[in-house]
Amino acid sequence: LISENFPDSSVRRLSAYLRQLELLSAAGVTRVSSRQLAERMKVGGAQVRRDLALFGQFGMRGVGYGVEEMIANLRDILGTERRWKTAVVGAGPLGLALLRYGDFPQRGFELVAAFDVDPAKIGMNVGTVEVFPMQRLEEVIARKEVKLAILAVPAAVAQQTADRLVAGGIEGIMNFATTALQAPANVHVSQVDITAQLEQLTFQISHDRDDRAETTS
Amino acid sequence: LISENFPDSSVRRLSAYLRQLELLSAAGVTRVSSRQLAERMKVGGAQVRRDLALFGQFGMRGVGYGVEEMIANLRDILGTERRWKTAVVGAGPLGLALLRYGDFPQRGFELVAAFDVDPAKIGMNVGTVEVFPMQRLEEVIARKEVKLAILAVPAAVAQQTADRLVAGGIEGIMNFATTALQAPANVHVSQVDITAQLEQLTFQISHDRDDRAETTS
DNA sequence: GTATGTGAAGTTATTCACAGCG
DNA sequence: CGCTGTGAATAACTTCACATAC
Repeated sequence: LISENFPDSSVRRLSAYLRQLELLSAAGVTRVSSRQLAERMKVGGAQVRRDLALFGQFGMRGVGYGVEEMIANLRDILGTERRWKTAVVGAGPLGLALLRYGDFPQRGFELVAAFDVDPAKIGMNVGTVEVFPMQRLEEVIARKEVKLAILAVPAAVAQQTADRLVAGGIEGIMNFATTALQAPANVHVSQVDITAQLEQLTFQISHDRDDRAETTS
Repeated sequence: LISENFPDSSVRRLSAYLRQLELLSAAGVTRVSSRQLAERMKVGGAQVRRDLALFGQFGMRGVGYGVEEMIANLRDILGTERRWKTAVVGAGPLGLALLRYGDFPQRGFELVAAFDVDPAKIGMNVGTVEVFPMQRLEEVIARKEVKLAILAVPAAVAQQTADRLVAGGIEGIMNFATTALQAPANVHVSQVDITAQLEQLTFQISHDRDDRAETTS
C-alpha cells in the first residue's frame, strides 16, 4: 500500500476542529454534530464529516461525535497525543514572546531549550527554559533529543542555522524568517510569514473595493 | 461584470514570489524566468506563469520577467503599493515583539498606535509608536484612520476587542488569538494560529514515519 | 426521527503542451 | 531559439444527496 495522501486543507481544518472541541469540552458539552461544528467556522457540514471520515469512523449515526473521544482522536491523528520536545532558536523579542507563550505545554509542545548569540542572554531563564549559546546548538539539540525547532533568527542567518538544526537531528522547523528554507525531505518546514499574512489581507481589502465599485456601476 | 475570483493559493504564492524578487533585486538581478523563480520554491514553472498571468501580461516572450517591474506589479496587485496604517492591539510579549518587527515599514505597513489595558504601559513608546489605553481604542483608530489591526490580546477578550475595532472602522484584522473571530463581511480576518502551524508539522512528521514503515515492508 | 459516512456529481486548481511572440 | 500565455486535459477538492445505522 502506497502512502495515502491527505489534503493539506483538510489537515489544517483538523486543528481548527480540535480548537472548537476543546472549547466545547471546557463548556461541559459531551456530544456535537457535524452541523454544529460546521457553523462555528465557515464550512459546510459535509466538509466536516468528510475531513473526519478520512481518518476513521468516529461518529455515532443519529447522534453525532463524542467531544472527549474526538479530541483524543484528533490529537492522535495530528501527532500531539505524544509530547514534542521543542527549542526556540533566537531569543530576540519574538523568540522571547514565544518562550512565554502559555498554550504550548497543554497542546503537547514542551519547550526544553532556547539559543542566542548574545552573551548577555546566555544562562538566562525564560519561562521554564535556559538560554544556551548558539555554539552549542547541535550538541544540546542532540543530547536533549529535541525534535521541533522554532526558528526566530534574522533572515540573513536563517539558512545556516537551519542546516545546523538538521545536523543536530531535528525533524521539523517552524520558520519565522522571511526566507524559503532548503532542507532534506525528511525534515519538514512550516513557513510562518507574518508579512505575507498581512498582504493577503490587503489583497482582499483592495479587491473587495473593486468588486463593490463594479457591481454598483 | 461579476467579480472575478482568484484562488487563495495563488494569492499566497504571489507574496512568496514578491519575497524572491526582492532578494533578486537586492542581488542586482534584472530579469528572471518563470523556471528560475519556480525552482527557488517547490512549484512548477507553469504554476508561476499561470499565477502571474491571472492579473495581466507581465512577461516578455523569449526573455522572462523584469525584476523591478514585476515587484511593482505584485505590490500593486497585493495592495501594498500604498501604505497601510496599522495598529497593534495588546502590548504583551507578542504585541511588543511585533511592534519592534523591522520589516513592516519597508513592506508598506506603517505602525501608528498600540493599545493595552495595563496602566503601567500606557504612554510608553515602543519602536515608533505610543501605547494608548484600551478605552480609547475606537477613538484613536478612527482619528488616525487606522485600516489594519494586529490583534494580540488574550483569547478571552479577542472577540469583544474585534467588535470594537470594527466599530472604529477597521478594514482588516490579523488575529493571533486562538479564536475564530466573527466579523461583518466587509472586514477581513486572517487567523494566525501558531499552535495549528506546529500541529501541521507534527502531522507530517508522524505520517512520514508511517509511510516509510509501509514502503519498506 | 436524526445524523453519519460515502458514492456520484460538481467545482476548482494544477499540469501539460504548444501556438505565438520577441 | 527561448520563454510566455493559455486552451485543453488532468487531478484535487468540495458539495450533494441518500442509504445506512442508531
